[in-house]
Amino acid sequence: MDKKIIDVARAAGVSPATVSRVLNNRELVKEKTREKVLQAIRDMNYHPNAAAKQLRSQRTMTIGVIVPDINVSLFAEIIKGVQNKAESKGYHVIICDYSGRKGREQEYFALLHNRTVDALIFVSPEMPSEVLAEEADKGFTIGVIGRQIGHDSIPCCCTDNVEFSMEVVGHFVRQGHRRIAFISGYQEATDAYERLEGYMKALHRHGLGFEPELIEKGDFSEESGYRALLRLREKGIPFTAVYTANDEMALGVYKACGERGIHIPDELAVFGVDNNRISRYITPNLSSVEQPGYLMGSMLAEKLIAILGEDKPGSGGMTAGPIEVKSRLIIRESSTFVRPSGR
Amino acid sequence: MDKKIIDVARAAGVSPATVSRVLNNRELVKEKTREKVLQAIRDMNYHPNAAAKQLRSQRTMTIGVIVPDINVSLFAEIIKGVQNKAESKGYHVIICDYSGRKGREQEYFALLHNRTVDALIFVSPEMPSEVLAEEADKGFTIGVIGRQIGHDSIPCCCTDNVEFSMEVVGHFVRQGHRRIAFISGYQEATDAYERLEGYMKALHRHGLGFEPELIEKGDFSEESGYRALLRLREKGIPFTAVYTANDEMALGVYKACGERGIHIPDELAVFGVDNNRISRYITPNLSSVEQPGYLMGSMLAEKLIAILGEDKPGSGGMTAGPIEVKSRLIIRESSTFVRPSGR
DNA sequence: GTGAAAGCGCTAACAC
DNA sequence: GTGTTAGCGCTTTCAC
Repeated sequence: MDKKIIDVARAAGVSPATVSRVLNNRELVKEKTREKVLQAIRDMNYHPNAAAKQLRSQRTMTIGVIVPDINVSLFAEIIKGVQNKAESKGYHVIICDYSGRKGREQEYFALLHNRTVDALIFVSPEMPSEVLAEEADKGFTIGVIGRQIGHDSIPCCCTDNVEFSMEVVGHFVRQGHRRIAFISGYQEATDAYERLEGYMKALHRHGLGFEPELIEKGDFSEESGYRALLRLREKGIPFTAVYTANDEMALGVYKACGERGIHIPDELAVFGVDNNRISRYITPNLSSVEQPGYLMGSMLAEKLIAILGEDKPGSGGMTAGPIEVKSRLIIRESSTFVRPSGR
Repeated sequence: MDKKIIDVARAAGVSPATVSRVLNNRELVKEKTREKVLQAIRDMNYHPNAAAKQLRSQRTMTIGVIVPDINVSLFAEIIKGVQNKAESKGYHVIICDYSGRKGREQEYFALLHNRTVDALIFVSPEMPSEVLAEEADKGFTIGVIGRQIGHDSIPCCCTDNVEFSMEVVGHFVRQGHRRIAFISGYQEATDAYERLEGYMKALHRHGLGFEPELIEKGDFSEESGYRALLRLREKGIPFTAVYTANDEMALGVYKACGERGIHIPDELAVFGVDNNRISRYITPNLSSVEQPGYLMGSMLAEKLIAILGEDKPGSGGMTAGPIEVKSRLIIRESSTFVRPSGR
């Protein structure tokens, strides 16, 4: 079978303990000894057995990330951020995609209970906050992206949903819009809620009355955006701009407008969120809010790794204030009037 | 600390060995005993320690997947396919994205040597075949997606690149095209090579002469497609259709055509590969070849798990013939003439 | 059908 | 600075 630490020890003429010390750059080992050991390791192409190491040290040096769908750009970026930071600190990353399988996310807690991972990052809006809090109380290290959990030992990383939503509405207002519709995401998602909040706050700030008829519920899917826009139109009330809680729903709006012959942005201005890559290629280009996924992943991973590095992980130590990252509006054709000159 | 198997054993009034047998549905355990044990497990919310299990059983029940970029739809789909199959067989999946870091993929072999994974799937075109073969010879279980390695114990899963490329050219010919250009991917990728091969074979079959001037090299990036099209134009030779080895490069072609005022598909027909989601949204819609990523991931994972299940993994047992999956042409606007009626 | 006991390969006290 | 040794929690012969 494979070489073990004792083999290296014998080859280098030292004890296994010394080899272990060299492997983990522990304490002081005489330079000469260290080199002998390193040479032996190289000579026999030795690789320490991860399972044994984990069993003994009670740490897996692995972080799990639970996402709804890795084939969604924002989630992929978050994962990359986590992965990059984790790797730089000597951690591995296990990704769990629970696509479609309702309730399935919770099964992934098993990873934590099995001690397969040292920490778990949830990017899943569906996971109930109480369940997360409960697990954190048991002493497990958990982090969340995309919403805030009111719990001391659960670090969260979110974007400034309220902020940028207000900016989107402000942008519309500057373009001369007064009647601005909103298509929301599903209720459970804090993101969706906060974007609605920003929308309403902005209306107030700009002295525009809030009209419930201008708000329609969606569920972040293209299809739901399509249907929401049709419902808005059926009401017969006027509106010249629509803010959708994500780009997918904006694509649905495009589809509806295409079918109904509504011209974007002249007849209807559109603004989405996520800066999906499609935004740049669709005609007219879709204005959107860029979400710093990579940054969020990276920052949260850093925070979690810091927590894991504490003496008493979970109890005491640093508290986990929410990390809020700034988003950026990307203004494209869909939200700017393009009146042909000479009209 | 956590509960251990001995705690469950005591609670159920049996030995740890029996608990272990129940946990792994081994041999016959008396129904009554089994239930007592299961009850105890539930009562104390016991979760077996993965590291201990791995150390003892010498298996991690984990498969690694190495991809260039999880934020590319095709790779994400492959991963999902692997993950789904793996999970159904009780395996975990570790994903490694080596984006941008040249040569970095090789470091991931450490996972294999550390016994962190039982098998490793390479979706990385850059990884040299010889290195893969070498590792396989050492007895490691390896699989490859997207190209074939001439090695008995390395299962490969590829699409029918030559086939579908011929179909694309055939489609162009049926549309009346005689001068069809080709923009290839980078040389190292077998995919790119085979697509070129299919293109040439089809030209031959349709009695069209092969003209080297109609072929330009790209590297699968949008930018390279853009430049390749401009180079083709600069030559001053006529062509009415272009087949790009992937959709990204087709997007570059769109950009170049936009700038030069070349109308798609009337003046130039375009066909890509991958069926990137953008294809459906860009104007005009891009014709493309759908690659069954999910299926490839799933099939290869199944094969590898079967190999791992053999008595003597690596030596003897089933041989690893290449698995070829069928792709499907999705014909959209970019490759169909749309002559306004009455012209 | 079930139990006792010997490790899997490593790390971390504790000696020296 | 380095060696000795006792486990980490589980599975797996081998008895019974």
